[in-house]
Amino acid sequence: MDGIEGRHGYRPGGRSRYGERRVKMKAALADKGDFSMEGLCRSILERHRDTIRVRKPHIAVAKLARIIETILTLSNRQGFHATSLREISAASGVSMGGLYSYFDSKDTLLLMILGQVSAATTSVLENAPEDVAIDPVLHLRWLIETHVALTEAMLPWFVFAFLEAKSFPPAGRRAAVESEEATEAIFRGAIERGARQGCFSVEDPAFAAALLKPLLQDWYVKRAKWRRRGITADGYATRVQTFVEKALGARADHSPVAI
Amino acid sequence: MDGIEGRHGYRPGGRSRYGERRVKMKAALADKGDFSMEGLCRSILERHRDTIRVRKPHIAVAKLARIIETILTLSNRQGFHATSLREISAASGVSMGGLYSYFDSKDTLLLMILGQVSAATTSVLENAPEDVAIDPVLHLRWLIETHVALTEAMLPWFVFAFLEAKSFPPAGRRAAVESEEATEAIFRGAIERGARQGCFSVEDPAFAAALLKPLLQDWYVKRAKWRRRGITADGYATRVQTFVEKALGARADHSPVAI
DNA sequence: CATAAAATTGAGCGAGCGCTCGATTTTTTT
DNA sequence: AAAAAAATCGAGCGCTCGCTCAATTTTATG
Repeated sequence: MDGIEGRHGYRPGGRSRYGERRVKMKAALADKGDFSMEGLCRSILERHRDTIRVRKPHIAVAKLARIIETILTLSNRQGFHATSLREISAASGVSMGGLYSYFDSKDTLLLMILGQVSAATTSVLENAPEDVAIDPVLHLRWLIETHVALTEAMLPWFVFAFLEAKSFPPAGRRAAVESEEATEAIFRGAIERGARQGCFSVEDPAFAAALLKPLLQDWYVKRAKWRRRGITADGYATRVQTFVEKALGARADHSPVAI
Repeated sequence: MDGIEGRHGYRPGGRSRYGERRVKMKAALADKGDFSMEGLCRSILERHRDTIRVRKPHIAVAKLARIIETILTLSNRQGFHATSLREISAASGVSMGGLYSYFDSKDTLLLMILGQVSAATTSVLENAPEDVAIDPVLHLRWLIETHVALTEAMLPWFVFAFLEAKSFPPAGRRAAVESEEATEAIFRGAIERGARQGCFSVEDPAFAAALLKPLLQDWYVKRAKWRRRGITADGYATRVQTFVEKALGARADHSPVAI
C-alpha cells in the first residue's frame, strides 16, 4: 500500500511535491475501504441488521443511502433536532412508515451515523503502513495527512458528528468521547515514541496529542473559512504538520517540505 | 492595571510562579468588568431595554439572572432546542407569561446570550495593558492567559455559545462568525507584529492565528477531560503558551517559565 | 400467472411545543 | 387607605412533532 510515491512526504531536498502529495492522500485511503455513500451505508447495514427490517441488501443499501444523504444535508444546514422526519421523508422520497423500516427511533438514526464515523476513523488511523509506522516523525506526519484526507472524504459525516454528538442521548455522548480518546491515543503513541527516540523534544506528549485533535477538527468544522482563504486539504495538512513539528521540536533533518 | 505583579509571566530565572500567575489571571479580568451573573445580566438589560418589558432595573436584573442561570444549566446538559420554556419556567420559578416579559421569542433569548458572550470577549481582549501590548511576545502570552481566564469566569456562557451558535437563526450564525473573526484578528495582530519585529519566525502568521482559537476553545469545550487529567486553568494557559511560542519560533530569551 | 412474501404507504394518534392574554397580585403614588 | 401602575400568573390555542399500523403495491417463487 502507498506504493509508488514512496517515502510519505519525506524527501531530502525536495520542493513543491503538491501533485504527489495529493495522489498520496487519496492513496492513503484507497486501500482502507470504500468511503462512498453506498459503501458507508453497506457498513451501517451490517452493524444494524437486527434493527433494519428490509431483508434484501441491495434494496436496503440503496434506500439507506438516500435517507442518510438527505439527513446529512438537512441536519448540517439546520441541525438534527430541528429536522423533522416529515422533512426527511419529503426530501428523500421515502414515506414516513418507510423510514421506520430502517430505524426504530430518531435517536437510533443518530447513533447509526455517529457509529459509522467513529468506526471509519479508528479503522483507518490504526492501520498505518509498516514502513511509515517505524519512524515516529513520518508516522505523525502520516496521521495528520490521513486524518485530513479522511475528513475530506467523509466531510458531511464528520460535520454532522461534530455538530450533533454533544446534545444527544447518553449512549451517543459516551461513544463520541471514547472515539475521540481512541484517536488521541494513536497520536499520543506516535509522539511518545518520538520523544523516547529523541526525534521530538517535548515536555508533555500527552498534552500535545490532546491539542492535535482540535487542530485537525478545525479543517472540517470551519470549512467555509478555509475555502474563503484558498487553503486546500493538502495545504492545510502541510501547514499543520509544519506547525506541530516545530512545536514538538522535531529534528531539522526531518522537517517537511516548505509550502 | 495589572500593577503589582509586574511583567506578565516573564521573569528571567523564575521558577514556580503559580501563585502569582493565578492572582494575575484574576487581576487581568478585574478591571475589565463584572463577570458575575448579575453583572452580565445588567449588561444584557442595557442592550435589550426595548424588548424587556419590566421597567425597574433591580427587579429585571435579578429575574433575568435567575432565568439565564436556569437556561445555561439546562441547555448545557440537554441542548437549547431540547429545553422547553415550560421546563425553564418550572426550574426558575418564573411563570410562562413572566418569561415573555423578558424576551419576545425563544430565538431572541438565544441571541441575548450569544450577544453577551461576544461583547465580553472583544471588550476584554481588545484592551491589553499598554506595557504588555508593546512587546508582541508578552502580548500574545497575555492574550492566551486572558482568554483562558475569561472563559473560566464565564464558563457556562462559552459552553452554551459553542454548543448552540451553529444550529440556529441566521442572525446568530453571522454574529458568531464575526465574533470569532474579531478574536482571530486580535491574535493575528500580535503575531504579525512579532514576525515583523523578529520576535517570531513564522511563515504564515494568519494561519497560526487561526489555529490558536481552536486550541483555546478546547479548554472550555472539553472541560471534563482536562479536569480528569488534573490540569488547571493556569496549567492549561502555560502549556498553550509554551506550545504556541515554540511553534512560532519565539526567541529563547522570552520563553515562559517551565511548568 | 397465481400466490406468498416483502416492501411501502400516509392518515391519524397522543403528546408536547412556543406563545398569548385576561385575570390577579404586588408595588408605588397620592 | 384608596387608586393607579407595574409585575406576575397559568390555562388554553393552534400547531407540529415522533411514531404506528391497516391497507396497498411491488417483487419473488413454484
